[in-house]
Amino acid sequence: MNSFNLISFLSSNSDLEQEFLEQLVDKCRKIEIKKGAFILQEGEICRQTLFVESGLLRYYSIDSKGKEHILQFAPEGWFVSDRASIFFNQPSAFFIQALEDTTTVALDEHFILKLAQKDTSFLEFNNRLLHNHIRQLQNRINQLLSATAEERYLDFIKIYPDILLRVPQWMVASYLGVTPEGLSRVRKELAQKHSNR
Amino acid sequence: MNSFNLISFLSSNSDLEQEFLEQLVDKCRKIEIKKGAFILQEGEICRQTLFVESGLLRYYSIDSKGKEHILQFAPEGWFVSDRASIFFNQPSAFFIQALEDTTTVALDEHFILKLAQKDTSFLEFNNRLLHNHIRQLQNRINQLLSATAEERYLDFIKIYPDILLRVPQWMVASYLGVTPEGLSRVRKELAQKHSNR
DNA sequence: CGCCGAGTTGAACTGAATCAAGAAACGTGG
DNA sequence: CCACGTTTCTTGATTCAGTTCAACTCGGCG
Repeated sequence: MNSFNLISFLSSNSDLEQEFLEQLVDKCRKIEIKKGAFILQEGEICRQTLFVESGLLRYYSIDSKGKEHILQFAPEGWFVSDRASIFFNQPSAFFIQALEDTTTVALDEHFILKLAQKDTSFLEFNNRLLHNHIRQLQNRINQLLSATAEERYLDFIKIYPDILLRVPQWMVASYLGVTPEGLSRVRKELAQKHSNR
Repeated sequence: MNSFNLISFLSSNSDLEQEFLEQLVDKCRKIEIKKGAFILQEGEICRQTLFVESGLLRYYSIDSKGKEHILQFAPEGWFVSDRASIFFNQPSAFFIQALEDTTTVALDEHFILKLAQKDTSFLEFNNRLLHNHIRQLQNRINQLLSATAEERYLDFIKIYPDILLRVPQWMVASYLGVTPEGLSRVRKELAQKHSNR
């Protein structure tokens, strides 16, 4: 089974010292989340950023008509949190739920800020995370504005082929911004095109 | 005419010292952009973040079918840049163009990073900008996933009433992700509802 | 004056949603 | 290990929001 370790992730994605990292991770809580359980619910203030070591989380909202909209999937090696809620200390509009039994490391913001002030290379690393997040969000907006359901689906399977196999199809639909029926039809059409070769 | 000054903006939105700020702004270039001119074009690497002192910029992309999609308007007091392009040193997929004669202050990334490392309260300020940006992007995605054209328009006029008056209507449509005709009809229906009271 | 970009309106069209029903897959308890 | 209910996925029929295309108006501006 897939599993990522925060220390090895950090040491291969930053210039931080091994020793430093071990101290860092010692101070963080591990949180185990059972399939179906929530670590954040609408209205709560988000208190930490989670690094997923194994398992899978979803980050989503529920709109005024009761429909769910998945903003992000977080499999092994990913971070999730409502950064806005954490930073501005405001109630979140989102849910974070485990889609599989999940092991995470929780980093609280206070701690991150303190670290960023002390350690330049941690600041640099944290900045990379933030910018990467911004890049993703920006791309997503661009895609929602310009691409059809089919194009969005093709992008999805290119970028997250593994997730496709791990979540029910209606959640992929919810991520893409189409109905389950809609996605089913998109897939059908693609299968037909595919066989015409 | 509306006009924002970077120093006064910073001194009212951060804990930075007046003296420090003046030194800071001295080192930044002022860039004047004539109406219609570009400060960033697709394929270029974005080199700086712009603070708009007066005027108005748009940040947009052009998709494979040749359609424009406006991701952001930047009036006085706002920052614009392709943060991903700056940070990761990658070609941008976006354009930044002046919709009015515009005066900006250009902050280059290297400079910002250096400052954030030295000065804790600048780091804090920069962090607030990044998180605010993330919040906006996230809200936008959420809205695109859940709201109808009419709802998006109503949100828009609530949040950016001034911009509505300063840009052609087809640009608002482009921001909302509808066609100019589509927006025209939304407005018509709203006007009718409104008169039925 | 005549042109041109912006906005509006109508008619036809289309991608995707909705509603409803059935088939397949899944999980849980007996 | 089977039986049952529940969830997921598919398919069809219908509806609807929003697009496309085309024609027309209006207001500014050379």
